[in-house]
Amino acid sequence: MKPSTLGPMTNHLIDSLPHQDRASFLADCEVVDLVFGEVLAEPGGRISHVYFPLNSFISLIANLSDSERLEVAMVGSEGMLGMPLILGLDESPLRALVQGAGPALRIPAAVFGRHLEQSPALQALLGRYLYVLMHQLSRVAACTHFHQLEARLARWLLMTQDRAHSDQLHLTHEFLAMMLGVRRAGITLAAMALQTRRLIRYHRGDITVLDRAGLIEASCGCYASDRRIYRQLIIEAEAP
Amino acid sequence: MKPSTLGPMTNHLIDSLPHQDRASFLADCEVVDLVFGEVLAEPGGRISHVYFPLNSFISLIANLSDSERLEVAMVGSEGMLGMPLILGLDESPLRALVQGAGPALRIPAAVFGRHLEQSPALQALLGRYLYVLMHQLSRVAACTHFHQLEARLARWLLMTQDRAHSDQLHLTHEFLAMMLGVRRAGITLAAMALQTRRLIRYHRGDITVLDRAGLIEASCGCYASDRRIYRQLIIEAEAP
DNA sequence: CTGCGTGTGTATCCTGGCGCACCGACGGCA
DNA sequence: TGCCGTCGGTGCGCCAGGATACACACGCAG
Repeated sequence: MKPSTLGPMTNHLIDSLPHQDRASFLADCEVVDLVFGEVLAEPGGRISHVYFPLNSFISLIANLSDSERLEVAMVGSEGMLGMPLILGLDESPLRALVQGAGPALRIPAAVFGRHLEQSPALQALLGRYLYVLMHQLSRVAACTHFHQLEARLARWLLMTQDRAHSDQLHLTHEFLAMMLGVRRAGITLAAMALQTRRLIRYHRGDITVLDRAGLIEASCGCYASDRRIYRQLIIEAEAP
Repeated sequence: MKPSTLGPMTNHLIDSLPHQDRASFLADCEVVDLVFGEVLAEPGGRISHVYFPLNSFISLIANLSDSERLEVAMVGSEGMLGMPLILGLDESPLRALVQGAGPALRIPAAVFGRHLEQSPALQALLGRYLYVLMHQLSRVAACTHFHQLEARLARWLLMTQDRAHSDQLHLTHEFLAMMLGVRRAGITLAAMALQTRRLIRYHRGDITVLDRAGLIEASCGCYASDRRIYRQLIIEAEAP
């Protein structure tokens, strides 16, 4: 998960499959380019494809009303978009917004379903991933409620940095405000605080992470916690 | 879901199974009495049994730290406790606290797993239930963040009333404060407001819902939304 | 009938974030 | 070179809810 300019053209979930299953699965995937701002799913909408981001990433957003939006999860090369299919449903509960442009693997829902039936390894892996996601959802609820904006922002930047595979991010205050469910001016203050502490630098939407360790320090424990769960259940469970 | 003094001794998920599967499933269940305050699961702990509350109900609580606790879901006769088993994991992500004492059906994790393998109907049903739960988790995150205490309290009382199958609840302000992640004094104010509007009446921990319709009015849309999703995916999907 | 524990009302001060609004500054484009 | 759209800094009044603290009231037990 070291930042790099290009980033690996792989998806961790797919990499975790046994060789056989992986080859068969990949044969049915195609690479598509996700465009920034593209909406891959709307709440209540039908899911036509499953996406495995490579160097792109996607925000999952709960949309209570026009003014009440909150990002509740993020999917990058460590995850997949299209969870409900694992549960036998083809309906999306959330809005899926492409937040980092780039390539992703894509597979039609029906084909995905067939692979799922045939590969116990795939089932087990995605079951674990779904568990991680639920864990994160409940954590987000508490984190958003209890933690201060500055810490939440730091956490969010770290999560984004991981998924962008880069320490250069392109994010306006406006956009961050939407993701975190706060005012734009609130982001300005929090971001200034982080910049003053030399943890980040930004200029008209270009954010650079200067001090990753410091940023972790400034974030709430939720960042570390999320990663720990992912590591335990996805990375370490790989080789049982 | 009409309130009644005794409440039905059934669990809606189990009732939704095809006769055959249900009989076989019930044969492996035993009825146990859940005691108020009992902890059925700790975060990270092993799940030994699956519970299907009958007239009891259980809170799922995210526990960031001693002072940061938040109820993120509630399980009553409409649901089940032990989701992760559906995903092939036997670890609980959340604290499960018995909040309404009463009977529940219980089945050992391993036996549950066997039934799950053998019954596609059970798989499909619980898949849908898990989807509903994820939906609710993401909604709770946004609701807790955006909505005011009074509305959240109203919502919470309604949810509890449904699961208690009664319009008489036993809940101290202290307890409500913990569930909603706020101060006790905050609950006192919100509860007084609801009482002044003749929606509830309470006295030393005994709360009576006087005007259910009014309470729904006073709650945020999240109560209605949660129920709608449940109806669509569990109740209506029953007879396709 | 008295004492104590539990449950509730209330008060004061504090703070984070909101709503609204305005302005300055940078940078792409003509 | 000058315009304009995007982006970010700032100011002000406001309010929900936090922290802390105290007081009272009911009801059970002794």
